[in-house]
Amino acid sequence: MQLGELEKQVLEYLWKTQSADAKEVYSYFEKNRGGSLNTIQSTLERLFKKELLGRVKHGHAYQYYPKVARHDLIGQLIKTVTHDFVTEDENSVVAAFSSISSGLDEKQLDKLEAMIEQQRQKLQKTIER
Amino acid sequence: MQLGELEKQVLEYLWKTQSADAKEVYSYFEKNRGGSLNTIQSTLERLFKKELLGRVKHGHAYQYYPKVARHDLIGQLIKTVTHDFVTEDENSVVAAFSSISSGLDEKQLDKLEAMIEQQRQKLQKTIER
DNA sequence: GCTAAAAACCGATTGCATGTCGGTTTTTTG
DNA sequence: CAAAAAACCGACATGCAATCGGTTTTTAGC
Repeated sequence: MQLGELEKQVLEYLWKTQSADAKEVYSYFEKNRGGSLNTIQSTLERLFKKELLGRVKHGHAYQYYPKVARHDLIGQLIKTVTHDFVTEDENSVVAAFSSISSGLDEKQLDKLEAMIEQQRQKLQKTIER
Repeated sequence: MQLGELEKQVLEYLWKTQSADAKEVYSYFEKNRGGSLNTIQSTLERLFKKELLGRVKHGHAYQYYPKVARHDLIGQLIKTVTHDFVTEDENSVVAAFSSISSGLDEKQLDKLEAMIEQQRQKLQKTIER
């Protein structure tokens, strides 16, 4: 998976607004960065083809909406970027975490720990079955 | 930072062997994937320009060696890919962790927890000063 | 030192993905 | 059904990795 700058920004926008048609997206980006409506439309289409956005005709125009959660996509991107390296040894992912975690504060560490706890529970249930 | 497939494989190789010259790298990749010595040289040079590899003349040829640790580079790539999104809110990184952690087993969770503990200690010391 | 071989370097080409739009086709709506 | 809106198609620009031929520079042996 490979995402360009505009694609990321459009995704960001749609995560925020839930859904929008090309015109709405355009009017948001128009002021800050220029570009044409067509550019936005192409970008939406490309994201649609990549299955990162869904769309439904709503009245006259397609309403686009995110098909993946923000954290899932970020997770996916991370997996992609790490998997190219890792092949087998998933420990490098853990090692990479440690490299990132340097910037985290207490609250974030709390969250991480909670998340680990959750994951442990999931593992436990898998064993029970 | 943007890395191609061959670049990643070459890095992988150098992390394993510590250091090597173009010929050595070439002879390793030659059998499995073909390509010419020049291609390998170009790749090494590109990685050198990106400061991911260092090099010293050793006898006749440059010996290339990794200038970044594996986990640091992976961390850096992750940061890159997430930062494009995140701008401010570092919580998305945490959220992304949770998405990745789905694949982790107990041992890895243990390691993660240890890493979190370490990070907490670091924070504590920062406060004490 | 000088020359032949090895290595490094330069530059061109290809392939792929994003960004960018103009222009055409299709759809919608009054 | 015609005008307007939206969707779609295709072309071009750009950027980066992969690839390699060919030239320059460096090294080593005589």
